[in-house]
Amino acid sequence: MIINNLSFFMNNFYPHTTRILVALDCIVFGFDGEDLKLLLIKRKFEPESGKWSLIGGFLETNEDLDLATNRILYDSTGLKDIYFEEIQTFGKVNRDPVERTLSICFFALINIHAHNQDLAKAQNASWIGLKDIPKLIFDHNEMVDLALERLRYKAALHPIGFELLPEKFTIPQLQKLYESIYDVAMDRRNFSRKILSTNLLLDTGEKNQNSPTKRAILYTLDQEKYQKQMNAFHYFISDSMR
Amino acid sequence: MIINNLSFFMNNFYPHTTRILVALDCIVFGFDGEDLKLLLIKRKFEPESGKWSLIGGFLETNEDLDLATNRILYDSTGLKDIYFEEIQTFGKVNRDPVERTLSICFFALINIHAHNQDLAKAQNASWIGLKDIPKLIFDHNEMVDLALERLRYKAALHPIGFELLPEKFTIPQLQKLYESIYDVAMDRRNFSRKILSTNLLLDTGEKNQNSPTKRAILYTLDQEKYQKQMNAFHYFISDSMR
DNA sequence: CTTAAAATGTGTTTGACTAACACTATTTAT
DNA sequence: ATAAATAGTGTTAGTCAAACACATTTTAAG
Repeated sequence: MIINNLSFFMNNFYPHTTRILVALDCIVFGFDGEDLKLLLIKRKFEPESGKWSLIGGFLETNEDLDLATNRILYDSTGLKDIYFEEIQTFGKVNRDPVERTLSICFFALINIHAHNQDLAKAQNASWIGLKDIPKLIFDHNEMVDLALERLRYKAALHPIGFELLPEKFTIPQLQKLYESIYDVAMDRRNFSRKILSTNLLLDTGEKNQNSPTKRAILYTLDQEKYQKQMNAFHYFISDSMR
Repeated sequence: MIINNLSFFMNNFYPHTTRILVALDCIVFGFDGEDLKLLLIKRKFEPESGKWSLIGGFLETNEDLDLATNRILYDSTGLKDIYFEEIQTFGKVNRDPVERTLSICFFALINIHAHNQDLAKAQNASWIGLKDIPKLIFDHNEMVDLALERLRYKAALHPIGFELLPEKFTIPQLQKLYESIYDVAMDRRNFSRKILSTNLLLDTGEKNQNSPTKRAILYTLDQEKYQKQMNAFHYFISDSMR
């Protein structure tokens, strides 16, 4: 049926000449227990070879968009099933001086310790703290700013912060994460209550043996509730803190 | 300096063969005082000529992305400075059966009465209520679903609803708008207080002479505060209503 | 001309939640 | 043995939202 309707176009193209190179650039956020960091690479090809850049790649002819994103994330972190979100497509005519290139821009969240460090070396990649972000190529700094804004927005309302933590984590660890995302100090007692009231945490019965007093309870995420409540509002961070 | 660095690439291209046609598709939401509607067109070219479709066009070689969006919106509504937001880029390989086409998808908000109706006729365009949306070409229904979700999300937290109303409007009109966006009934008295507490409205001193009792106060938006508070949270709609 | 109905603005009360701060218990280090 | 650090639980006052009552103005019906 569809094929029949399209007989005129079979093996044909739109009478339109503008076809454009499409890149994907990804802001990979990671948390190491202390600071929120970004995975950046020293670019290995011209132009701007040797300069700092986001992780990225080109969209291939026969590759779905989400497949390309997963490929780029896998190649740079060695991880599959990474949480990511599209941010915006950057499309200024001269954003890439070589030729016009659209960039579809994403951010991703991973637990730094789960990431393959050998791969980082091979790829010339480093984890850089938010306060030490260097000058990046093209409009990549603008992308980072937007990604951080989007992460702060989203994490204030939805429980995506968990994506940055190991499978088992304590509430104080989660608080440290939130404090580093927003660069604020939060009340330990109120934070704990707010998190527990979401009912998203499952007590593992274990305590964190690495912490100084070994008192903190290790929780895991209730994956089922988490998936269901991805779009529910939670207000982890008050407006004034953002 | 930049030119010097790039001497190798001057008048050159990336050694990469995949260049892709890029479309822009826009979900134009409008409000006529009663219902939330969508501006849809009967497509005039193959494939799928005569079928219902979103408003859209192709990105041109020397056209910034936001310029292209403004062009498409102007051509289909006759309005400039329309509020719009990027939603997502749709990139399945076979989403367009003619040739691979990325679609950068936006939603826009306009006041139906300000829109040029002659243009709508010329473009084969119609305003269609949310409950009467027909089968659209390609993945356009999916885009509409996503746009509505995004509008509902955004309008629950931020004062973008005003973009759909005329310059002077009453609080009951605003309530009708919110009720049609979320398809719920809301308490008139609590809604009024919530809106007034934002301090975004300016009393014009006039009353709506078209309403049955001529009692409703006409307000305008405090543009300065509105621009400043675009990112502040307001909670116009409770979680359970979304 | 009177009265009812609809529209719209203002007021009140109750319960839930948030921010701020106190207290308690456990482990390590001195 | 005692202090310091960590982390869990408790309390209280203030704010805000949901539910509902009441008052005012205009039009419509009789």
